[in-house]
Amino acid sequence: MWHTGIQTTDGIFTASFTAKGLAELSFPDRAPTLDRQSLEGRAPRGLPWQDDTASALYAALRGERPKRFPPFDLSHGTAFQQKVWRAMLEISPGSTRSYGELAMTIGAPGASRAVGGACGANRIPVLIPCHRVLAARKRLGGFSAGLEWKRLLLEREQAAYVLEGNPVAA
DNA sequence: CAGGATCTACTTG
DNA sequence: CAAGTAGATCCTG
Repeated sequence: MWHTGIQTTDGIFTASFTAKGLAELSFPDRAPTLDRQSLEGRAPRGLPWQDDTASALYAALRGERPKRFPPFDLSHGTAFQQKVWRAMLEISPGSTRSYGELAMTIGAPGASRAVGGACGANRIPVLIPCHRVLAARKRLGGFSAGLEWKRLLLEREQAAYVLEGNPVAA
């Protein structure tokens, strides 16, 4: 694993790469969690991936769709989790799905709760937009890094959601 | 086998 | 309508 800091207006994120690509993106003031031997790899040729990661992050934090992503290393996830993560990449900025809807999308109706688990296991937040997955009736649901971040990201891209029973007009 | 970033139906006031 | 509960579900470690 190879780590590098990315300075943004929201603080310093940490990107963690393996030889296959970006494996983890950590919010400011949060330490990377993936230090598994299974992910140890040779030093990747960092610069292009680092630049792609940084500019994708900048765009995403402004609520825009990144033009270009670095390759992702999702090998730490189960097959089910990877399915969920890939499905999340299809959700456009500003729009949202519910855990239940996402379960439908990946052909596992009824697995809404398991989808929630997969969201929590997402190591590349912001770029893999787990914040666009809400509970039923557009309620906010949860977020591992703290609901403040989920709200901030949703507002940056002007997505509608419901907070404590009140619709939030973005 | 217990426990989640869920969901729906149902019950009460 | 609001609030609370009981089950149903299904992936994970």
